[in-house]
Amino acid sequence: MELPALDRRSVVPLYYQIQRRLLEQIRAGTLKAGEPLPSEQEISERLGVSRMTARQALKSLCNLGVAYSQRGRGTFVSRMKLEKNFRQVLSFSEEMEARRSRPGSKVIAFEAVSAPTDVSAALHLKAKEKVIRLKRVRMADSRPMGVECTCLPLALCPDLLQRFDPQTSLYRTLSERYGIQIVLADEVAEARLATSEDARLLGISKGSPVFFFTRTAYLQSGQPAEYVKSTYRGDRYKITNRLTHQNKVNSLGRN
Amino acid sequence: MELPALDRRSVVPLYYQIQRRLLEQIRAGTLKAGEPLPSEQEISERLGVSRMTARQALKSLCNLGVAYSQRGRGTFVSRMKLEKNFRQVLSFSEEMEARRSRPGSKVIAFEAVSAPTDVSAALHLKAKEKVIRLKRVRMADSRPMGVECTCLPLALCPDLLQRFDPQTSLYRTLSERYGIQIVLADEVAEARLATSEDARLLGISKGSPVFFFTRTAYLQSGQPAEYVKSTYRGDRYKITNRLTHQNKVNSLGRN
DNA sequence: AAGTGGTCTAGACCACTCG
DNA sequence: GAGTGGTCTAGACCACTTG
Repeated sequence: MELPALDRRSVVPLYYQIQRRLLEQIRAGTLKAGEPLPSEQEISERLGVSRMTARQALKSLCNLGVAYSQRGRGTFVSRMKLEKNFRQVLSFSEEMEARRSRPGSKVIAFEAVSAPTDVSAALHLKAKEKVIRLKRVRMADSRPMGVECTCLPLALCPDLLQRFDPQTSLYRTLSERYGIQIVLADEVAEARLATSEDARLLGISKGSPVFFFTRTAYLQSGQPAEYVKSTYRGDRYKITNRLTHQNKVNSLGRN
Repeated sequence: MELPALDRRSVVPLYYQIQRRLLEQIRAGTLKAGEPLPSEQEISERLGVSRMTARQALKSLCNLGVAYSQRGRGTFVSRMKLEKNFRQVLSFSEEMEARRSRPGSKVIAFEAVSAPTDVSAALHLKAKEKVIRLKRVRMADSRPMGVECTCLPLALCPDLLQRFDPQTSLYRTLSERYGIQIVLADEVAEARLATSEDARLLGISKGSPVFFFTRTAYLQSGQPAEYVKSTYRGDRYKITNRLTHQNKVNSLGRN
């Protein structure tokens, strides 16, 4: 296993260069599922880096879920498939892109309103503070997928009503024009039957199964930035999740 | 802010002792949401540890989602609520316990069978390899919540049929008797209408909204250990998720 | 006994943010 | 310019697993 030397003049950190190489070898099949990765010691000697740096590279692979470590034994390639497409904080546009579908929207409402109590509670706003409300039917390849009603604090993006074209990606506009990065969202999903309004907007029968989502999205600081209620067609939508057994904050929680 | 000295003779790692202290202060409100945590430098000097150890403590808080770091600025307490109860890999028993409900089961089937194709595909088994099949109605406080059908490779727990009391927790038995630890699961959820069999077992009307889950659970090595199909009542069950914006393995993925 | 990962030290240089 | 987190080094001791 001959490896080219690391680029020490690069701005790319050494541990990251090492991570990418190992990832390549895993993908190429040189390192197979269940097999041990080179040990910290070995990486350290072969590539001429300190053991801490080698360790950081291996740890980053563990964080990606690509490998796992066992004390006293070694670090091994996970048998898990990589390609799986999990649920992330994605805009509808990004999600459709990932599915290789063409995203679209039909705008039903786009306005500034006083926040109802559930919205102001979720967004930590003062009573009757203004929010921007955007209600859209979301389409994939021109077929209706769901109805989405988004509320954003007006204070966060004061001139959004003027500057945003509601046919385009909201998240992209928030990021490019306001530097707003949503990194995390809490979501509650329920199984329900379509109401007559849902049915009309989505082109399904009343009483069809639907997902009902209530989602609050947060900035890195933990400040809530978006509150969304949406209804998605049960026949065209599935939720895919990867559940982990993270140690709870209450009990353990070591690294 | 007076802190007692660290216990250097303890088996508990220093970084972990520091993490717990900071966590206590966050919980107690001494450190408030949005405020900076002590810097790596400061922790290092005040507690007499190296900067790397201080850093590890802060990083572990970031991994828990309790704090976040900004280069050049500092590490801050997240504004996110801690108490939220997210979806993890939990057995039904653990999940009900977390909800303060009493778990129960009505066993419908408990047997060894040849794996159907979907099961053998999910569990990476050879064609017609044997699995243990356990079908139960799951109850919370004696009320039916869902129907669950679990398949486990027989090779993984050869005498489970004799040793397991299907009224008790399967995960607890797997852990205690076989050392099998499930650390991760991939799950697909669909919104559907109850079939007549679902309706009969769950005490609801045919055509009521239900969640339909297909779940594959994995050991740390990535080896699949369990395949479950289940149907849960839409009126008594919600899915709560925290979605993150993890960098993908394909593109970036730095720490 | 040899090899592994887990923790820890005492330094160092850098890029970044802020006043 | 002072302070911050991000990366990196060259050592060290430990607990654990395996032959």
